[in-house]
This record gives sequence, structure tokens and C-alpha cells, in this order.
Amino acid sequence: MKVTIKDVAKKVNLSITTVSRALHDYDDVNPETKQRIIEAAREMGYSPNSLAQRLQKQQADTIGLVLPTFSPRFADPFFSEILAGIGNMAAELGFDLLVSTCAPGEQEIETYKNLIEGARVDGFIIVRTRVFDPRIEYLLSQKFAFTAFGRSQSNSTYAYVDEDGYLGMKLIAEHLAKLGHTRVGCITSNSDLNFTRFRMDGLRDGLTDYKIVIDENLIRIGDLTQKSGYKNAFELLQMPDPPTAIVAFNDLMAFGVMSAAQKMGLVVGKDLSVTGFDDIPMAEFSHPSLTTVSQPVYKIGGMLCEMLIKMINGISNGQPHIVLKPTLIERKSTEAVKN
Amino acid sequence: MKVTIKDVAKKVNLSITTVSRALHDYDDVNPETKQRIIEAAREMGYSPNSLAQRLQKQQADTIGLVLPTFSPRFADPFFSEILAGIGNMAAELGFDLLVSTCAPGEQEIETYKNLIEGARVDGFIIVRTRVFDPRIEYLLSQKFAFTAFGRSQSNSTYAYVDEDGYLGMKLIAEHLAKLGHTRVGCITSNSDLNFTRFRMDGLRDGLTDYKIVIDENLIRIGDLTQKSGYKNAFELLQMPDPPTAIVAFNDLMAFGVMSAAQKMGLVVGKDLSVTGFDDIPMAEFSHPSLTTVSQPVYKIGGMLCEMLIKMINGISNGQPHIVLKPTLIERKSTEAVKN
DNA sequence: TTGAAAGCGCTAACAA
DNA sequence: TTGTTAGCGCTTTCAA
Repeated sequence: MKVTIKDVAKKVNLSITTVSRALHDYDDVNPETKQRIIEAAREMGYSPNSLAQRLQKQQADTIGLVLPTFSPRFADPFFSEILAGIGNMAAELGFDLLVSTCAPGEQEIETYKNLIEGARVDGFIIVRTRVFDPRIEYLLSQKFAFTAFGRSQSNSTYAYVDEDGYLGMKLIAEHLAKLGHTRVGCITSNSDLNFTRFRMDGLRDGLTDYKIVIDENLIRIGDLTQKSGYKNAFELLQMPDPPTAIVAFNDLMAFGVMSAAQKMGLVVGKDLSVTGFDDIPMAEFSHPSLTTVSQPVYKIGGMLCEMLIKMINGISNGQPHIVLKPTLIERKSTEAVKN
Repeated sequence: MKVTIKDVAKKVNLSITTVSRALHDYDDVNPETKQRIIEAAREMGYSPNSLAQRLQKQQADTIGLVLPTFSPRFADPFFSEILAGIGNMAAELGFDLLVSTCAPGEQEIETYKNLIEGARVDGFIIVRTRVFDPRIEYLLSQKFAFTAFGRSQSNSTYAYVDEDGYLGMKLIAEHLAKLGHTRVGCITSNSDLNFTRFRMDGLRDGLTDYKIVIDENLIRIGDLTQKSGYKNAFELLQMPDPPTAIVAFNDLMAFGVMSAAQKMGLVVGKDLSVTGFDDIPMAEFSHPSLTTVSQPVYKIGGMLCEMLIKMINGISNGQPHIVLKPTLIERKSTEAVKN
């Protein structure tokens, strides 16, 4: 059986109280006693039962992450990367990371509710925030700690980290405009998603700066998967007057766009410029390499996690609202428009 | 504050024991009393504190998953998919999923150790098993519950699910041989990884069946990332007598191979056949679509999770050794060899 | 400097 | 059918 604090106490012939204090380095323990206890504990391979500690502490030392995924076969690098960012930071700060998946919808709030009511987590990290986000509304209403990747339309205010998608898309627009593109199509993400609006506005405004008006027929709604990029690009490219550039709202869809174009015999770059958003690792090694906007998801995960844990531990400094500036990554998938 | 079982007991004027029993649907409680209790609990929004339950039960109701990733920027769809498979099954069976990441090495066993000693998890799921796998050795030595995705060289036996990579690669070899390829290169995974050996053997044997001997110079070791597929393919294709087909040990590297080939002006399919392994969602929508071997990672995750929970709950039926039969998915990245 | 005792919220053996 | 009591492993007041 596992060795408990009781065993250690028995071994050194002291009370468990003293042992506990020694192990926590309280200074009202005789240094020699302390040493003796620590040694004994180490020898016996004692390690505190975290369940017991947590029950006593009334804190789960655990943060929750519910991945909002529709399909079971989800392969979005976004998730693995933010997971790593959050996970590593959590580990560093002594917290566990509890992960579950749940498609947006009825069930979703229930999932959060269960986790809260069972006292299984102390706070959540919300990803892929939506314009009207029931998760955020719910957590605010419960006054439960959370941080979010992305702003939302919520009346109330909360701690978040976001990337300036508006600026990001403006950079894309500018880049494309300077290359001479005037007929640009785009494959957006679902309008539920909060960043969609920012990116769309940025794209529009950016193009407007160059007197380019986006043709509404060239706007398609995707779902962030490669498949949807592929399908939508097909439709776009088969139109009578197809775009010379397609702006995808994430890298995965951009890959789909490239595939579709190539399947139709177009040379991406030359015949059609394609841009993504995220700069996932693959973007550098696609053919052609993808022009995109960097989004330091790993780092953001870490920031969100750290902010959250500070909130939980009560050493929060207000509600940070951090908006990161994106960078344009110019690669080979965009070229000057052909005449 | 949260409502506890004590509050409920007070409300209905009964002992907490009775409340506990009623809530667990014991049949030694007066039906009317039971009803009254259940109602009161619902009204008060009572939900048991799982920390307390777990402490008492001496079980964390949690399974651990330590993702063995080297780079923080890991975007392997494999991980997100198995995560979903495990997570959904765990949720269904009332278990939490604790995720952490740790690169293989010194630190790794420490991570497992901490989780075990703190009694934070009841079992682990091991992924990406290695030929001599310290994780498996350690868990066996601790007699701690786990299931693994993949066999290993361990003397002892343990519960696993694996896909028959030997057969999978044989299918690939046969497919390529029938297309007339005789000069085939390959980009393997690290030889530490257990499946590497099976796949390699399958490839060799499969080719041998068609009297094809693989040129040792055409074998490169990759690390399962797109980048390594890209770099290795470049080298392979720049050789004086380049291969007409390249077999990558996973889809991600296969994409890298395609990018490299295309960058060199080759038409994948026509000038160079490329195969992958995994059939990740993207494989269908790359250009050209990728010939590969399916591996139902999501399902495997679920199986591993279910097996593990059965073991934990003591209703295990021995140590299942499941080896799934793969299927060849023929797509456009492979064509008959040119003369 | 140390220990006894209470209590975190819950379950379960035993008694009534 | 219900309640009393002990205890899961730990921390922390309070008293000695």
C-alpha cells in the first residue's frame, strides 16, 4: 500500500501534525527534527495524496479545457498546439490539466456544469470563443474563474488573450493589393466564431484602403477544415469570373484551396494566390509554402494558463485584456497577378 | 458556498447516511423518503464533491495521458484524434482525462511517477510505444494499470491495441509492385518507435514477394513531421538514380515528400508515387490525394480507454492483445511507373 | 517546539 | 428503515 503521512509519523515517533509541518517547511519545527522527518519521508518514498490535500484545501488544483469539436476525427493542429501550451504551463505551476471534448450545443454547458459542481476543476480555459458565447455567459453567471482565447460580444468583461485578427487580415489585404489582385475571394469561418468578424472586417477595410471592393459572391463560409477549403475553392474557381486570389481564414482551409486549385490544373502562386491564417508548422512545408499570418498559439496557451492560475490563487492583477499584434509571413503561395 | 450532503440532510431532517444511500439508490431506504431526498437534493442543486468521493473511494476516477512530444509546436493529428477517442470514452464511463506532455527522456518517468504517487490517476494510456519502453517497464514494475497503443519488446506482457503495421506495409509494397515500381525509397520513423520495425519488415517482405530488393541508400530516417518528409525526400530525389516511389511511414511525412517533389517540378503520381500511413482526414484532400493505410486512431483511443477502465474497475478479462487489420486506401498519389 | 483534535465531504460497517 | 460512528489522508487551529 501507499505510504501515508501517518506511516512517516509512526516511523519517526512524532505526530502527523509535526510531520506535515516539517514537510511544508514551517519554521516552528526544530531544525534537527525537520531534517530527520524529511529524510525519513524520502527514505520511505512518501508522497502526499493530492486528493486528500485538495479536499482539505478545497481546491482541485486542476484547470479544465473542453475542446469544442464537432467531428470525432478532428485533426486541427490548433488544438494540439494550444493544449501543449496550456499543459506545459499548468505542469510548471503545479496544476493538472483536465481535458474533455464536447461539440457546441446543449450538452456543452452541461459538461462545464458537471465539472464545476463536482468540484473537479478550479477554472477553465475557453478556446474558439463565439460571438455570443454561452460558455462565457454561464461561467460569468456562476462567477467561476476562466480565461478565454478571444474576445466575445458579452456585455460583461473577462480576462482574455486575443490576436488582432483585424490587423492580421489587413496585412493580408495589403499584401494582395500590392501584388495587384483586385478580384479576391475568401473562405471565412463560421460567423458564430468571434474572430470571423474581426478578420472579415480587416479584410474588407484593408482592401478598401486600396479601392478594392470585395464581390459578395466570392465570399464562402467554411468550417476551418481542409475539406471545406477544398470544396469551397472548387465552387469559387468554377465561377465565370473567378478570383485571382483566395483568402482562407485559417491555414487548414488554405491547404484545401491549394489542393483544389492544383487539381484544376492551376499553379498556386502564379495562377492563383492563396493565403492562410495561423502559420501552423506545416505551412512552411506545403507546396508552395503558404503565405499566412502568424499566431503564436503555443505561447497564448501558456499565457491563458498562467493568467487563470493567478486568478485562482487570488493574485490576479485585474482582468488582463491582451491583444497580440500579428505578423505577415510572406511565402510562395502568393505572387503578383497575371495580366 | 456549495451545497453539501450535510445541507441536504439538514433540509430533510435525516442523517447524511440516509441521504447518501438514497442518492445512490440503495434499496434499504423507504421509497417515500428516497423520493423526498432526491427531490430536495435536486431543488438545492446538490452535487457530490468528487474530490471527497474519490478520497473515500481511494480512486481518482481519472486516467492519465502523457503526450510524448519533442517540440512544443507539435501539430500531429494523431494526438488530437487519439485524445478525442480516449476523452469521449472516458467521459462516457465517468472518468476524467488528465493530460500532460513530456518529451521522452529523463523527465518522462518522473512525470508518471508524480502522477502515481500523488494518487492523481488510476491508470495510464501509453501512446507511441517504443521498442524498449521505459514507461512500460516502469508501470509494470509498479504494477500500475495501463494500456498501450502498440506492442513493445518488453519481456512481460500487458494489454495493448495495435494495428498490424507489418501487413499494412505489405499492402503498400504489393500495391507499388503491381504498379511496376522497382526502385522504391522510404522515409521511416525513428527506430526507437515500435511500429517502425513492423512497418519496415512489412515493406521489405512485401517487396521481396515481388522480387524487389530495397536499396539501402534509399532508406532515410524521419521523425514523423512534414518537415522531415520534405527534407529527406529532397535528398532522395537528388540522388543520381532516384526512386520512382517513396514510402513514408506516416501521412504527415508523405505530405512533406509531395511538397518536395512538386517543388522540384515533379508531378506526384505520374513522376513519383508517394504513400503514407494513417489516413488522417487531410489525406483525402491533399493534391494529389494520398494513397495510404487506414488506422482508426479515434476508435483505438476508445478501445484503449475502455480496456483500461475495465482493468481499474477490476472487471478485466485478462490482458487483451488486439491487433487490428489495416486497409489500403488507394488514391491518386500512386500511379504506374513511367518507362 | 510539539501534539490533540477538528474538519474538508463523503461512504460504509455496524447498531438500533 | 434509519442513525451512529469511523475513517479516507491531509492541514490547521488551539492548547500544552
